[in-house]
Amino acid sequence: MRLLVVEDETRFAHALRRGLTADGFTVEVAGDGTSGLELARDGEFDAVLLDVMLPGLSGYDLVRTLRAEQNWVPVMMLSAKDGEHDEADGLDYGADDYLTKPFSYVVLLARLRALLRRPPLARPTVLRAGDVVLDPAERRVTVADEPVTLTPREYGLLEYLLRHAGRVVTKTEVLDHVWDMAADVNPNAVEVYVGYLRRKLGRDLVETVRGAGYRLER
Amino acid sequence: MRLLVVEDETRFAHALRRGLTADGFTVEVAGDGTSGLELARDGEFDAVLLDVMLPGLSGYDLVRTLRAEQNWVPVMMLSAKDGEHDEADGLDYGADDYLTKPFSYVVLLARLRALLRRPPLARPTVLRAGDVVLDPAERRVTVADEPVTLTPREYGLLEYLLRHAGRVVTKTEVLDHVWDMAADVNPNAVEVYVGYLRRKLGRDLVETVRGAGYRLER
DNA sequence: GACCCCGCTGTGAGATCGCTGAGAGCCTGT
DNA sequence: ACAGGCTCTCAGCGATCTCACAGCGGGGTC
Repeated sequence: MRLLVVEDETRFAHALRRGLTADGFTVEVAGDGTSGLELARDGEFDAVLLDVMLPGLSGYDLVRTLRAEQNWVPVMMLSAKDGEHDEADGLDYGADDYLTKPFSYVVLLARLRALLRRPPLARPTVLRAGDVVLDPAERRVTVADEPVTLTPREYGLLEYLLRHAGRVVTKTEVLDHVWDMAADVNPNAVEVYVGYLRRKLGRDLVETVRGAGYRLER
Repeated sequence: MRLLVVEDETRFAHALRRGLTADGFTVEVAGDGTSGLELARDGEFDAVLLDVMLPGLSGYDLVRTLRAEQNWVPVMMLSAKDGEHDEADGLDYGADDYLTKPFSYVVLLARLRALLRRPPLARPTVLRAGDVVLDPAERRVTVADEPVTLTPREYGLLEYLLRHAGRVVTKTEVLDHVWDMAADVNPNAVEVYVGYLRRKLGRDLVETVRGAGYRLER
């Protein structure tokens, strides 16, 4: 089993490596977030132990980036209890488990083995079309990895189009699902918001099918 | 089991509701096509009983719209035998069963139960003729795997021809089904649009049967 | 071969559809 | 009260689509 440890305190990192190696793991250490991300991307590890506080790229950013890239390698986050960050944050950003320093090596080992046993669970999917990525869990949208801010209506429309990517959706259908059911809204509003999305996300994200509706290519 | 009855004759609708309720179903009634569609979309029904002749939106249009939206709720169509429409039409447009008025309540109940027992089948709803493929769910047409863009009228005509592939369809028949019912259109318009289809999809897709109409080889 | 329909197609006028800028109304936070 | 953001309507325009018309050509019949 190959493990990646991303940790900048070298003493701690080496202690971890010594212990885990003795227990039969192959361990690689990265000293900062950026190199940790690169190593993790290679996909050669069965799990990643990840410190939250890191130079370069924080542990949160690292795991979020991995998940955005559809990389579901098991990640255990390690953090000092400093009140700033808490367990929920780590899990929200896509970590699988979370351990607060100080912790005993035995506990770490037990949780790690549990993590590796766990079946690769169905991940909260991100919706994607071309270089546009929408993460419903985080309500976040990026285009070519650049974050984009959308108003609630724009976001709702985009999510609906993404969830029905590949087929044509009519304007009435969109109004029924994205706008409040009872809303008495001019279908032109849909055209207007498609226009907004195109401006923010790219001219040819949404295809117009004249006389029928819109289609977002899968 | 929740049923949706879409029927504009209130006497008939209420008789149906009374009977079905007595037999243990929960019944909701919609009086026109548009509201029927909205209710059916919510996906809270186990089956839909659908009259063909409806104000607002015909039963055919309703079931076609549902299917285009990937909604596979079991649909049983009910229609008066008036010669205008026939069973094949209803089934072509995606209904699961078809009952001609007048029918006995016992028969309805038996067919309905059969419908509900039937496993929710995956629909292979692409229409095909030669190397032309039309996917109603995605509203997409390809010829030899190359996507082709069709105007609404062209698309409607092609869909109709494909759904009646193998037999000759007359121009009046096409006008009645593809053009708006009330439309007062010169039959030459059909010739014009067949011409458009031939240009876009291949010279010999549609066979002309002089004096009778057109046939699309299955 | 001559004739007559019927269907095909190029042309173009009018209708329709979708896109966009402008701005009004509303809500929220300061 | 005010500013700023969000939602949505409206009107104008440009592009596309629809369809009538008329001339042409090919098939069938005599």
